[in-house]
Amino acid sequence: MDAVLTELVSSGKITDPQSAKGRLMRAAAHLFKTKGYERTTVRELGAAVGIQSGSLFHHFKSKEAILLCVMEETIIINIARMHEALRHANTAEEKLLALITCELASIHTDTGEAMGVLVYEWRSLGQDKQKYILQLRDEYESLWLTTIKEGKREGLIEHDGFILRRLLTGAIGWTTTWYRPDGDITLDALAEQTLKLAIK
Amino acid sequence: MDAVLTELVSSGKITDPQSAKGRLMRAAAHLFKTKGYERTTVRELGAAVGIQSGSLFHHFKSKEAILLCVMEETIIINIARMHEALRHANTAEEKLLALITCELASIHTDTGEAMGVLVYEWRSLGQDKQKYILQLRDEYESLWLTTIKEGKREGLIEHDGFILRRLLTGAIGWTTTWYRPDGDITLDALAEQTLKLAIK
DNA sequence: CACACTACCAAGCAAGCGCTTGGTTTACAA
DNA sequence: TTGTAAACCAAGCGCTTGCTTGGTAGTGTG
Repeated sequence: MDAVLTELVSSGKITDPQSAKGRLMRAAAHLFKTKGYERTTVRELGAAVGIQSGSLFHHFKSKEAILLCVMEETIIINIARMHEALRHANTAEEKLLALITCELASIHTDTGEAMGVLVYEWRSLGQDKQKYILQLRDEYESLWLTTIKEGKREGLIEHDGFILRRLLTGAIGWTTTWYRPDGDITLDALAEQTLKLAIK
Repeated sequence: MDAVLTELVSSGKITDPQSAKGRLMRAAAHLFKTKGYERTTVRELGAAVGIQSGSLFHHFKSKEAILLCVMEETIIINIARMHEALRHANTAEEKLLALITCELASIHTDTGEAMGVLVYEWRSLGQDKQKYILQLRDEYESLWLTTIKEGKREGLIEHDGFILRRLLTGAIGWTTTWYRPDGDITLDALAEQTLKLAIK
């Protein structure tokens, strides 16, 4: 467990992955990612952690609350990790590479399945919950946009900032469907290739 | 209705959009896109075209068959349109722009909602049906890969072909979430911006 | 020891689901 | 005019769903 994660757990901002609730959330992320939220039943969810379906509702007040919690904590973790990565980068190019690497890592390491859920299952949330998640996402996005603006000032980037970010979001997010960390290209190499899309 | 579509309809390869079945499929694409396949009920589907839920099963043998049909015909239409667009392009750069424009159009014009369904709802198909759709997709993808290969021969492209295509797939596909044709950037301008990702 | 609290189980309810059935209406050809 | 097939309706069956309920074992605290 990295330092960022430990800090978030001990400050109570996210659930301890070791706890019963944490294990349930990981199982939920796995099922929601592989089967989809709607096709996952509370009975499967219970079986995945070895309890009865009804017992889930001791930890969460509804199935939707599990989904929301998975999404919420995942964004929180990755915002924190991006802040940390930006601290170690100096030039705009370094920062941009750091963000790309971070986002790729969020998809392909521990929070990977939860990130997939975040992207593909947001429609299963009620409208007010969608708004809340969108709000967290805005915080995340502002980190990107300020870095891209910096890159434009340095002449590193020619594209319109908003459009570039959105194209990159798609390019990076889609890797979830094809990239395998145990294949013959490393995450860092993929990050380099992705950076090459953005800069001249 | 464009020439490509007319030809496909009259040769019996796709359903006439004017027919009862065609209207049902368009309504299904709309509902599947906006609500998701699983959250769309056969009762809603029936109501959308003004018939009882049970009457749907006169046209399709199951709800899944509707989904499959929407996906299948959408790919067929867009493969045909890409072939047509490539006929009018000469250089590799022109061809690449043609493909990008075509794919953007497929997402943001008449087949847009069905394309969204194709990307987001494939997990709702049974395994054998998934394989069939994947097979059609391979045909579509080979058009891209040969064009990119041509671009590399001409020194237009530096990226690895497979990786570039996948990054572009994501970048283009993601536009479904943010691009609005009635906004302040045209589809052609967006295509140009996207092309600029790929070439130096 | 009594009490409270957490974590769970076994059973099942109400609602909604995809789909089936038997029968009716409409269109058109013989 | 009659026969046939397509298009549809009204009703509801059988099943699964998310969730509730009433109760119990285990654990820590005064």
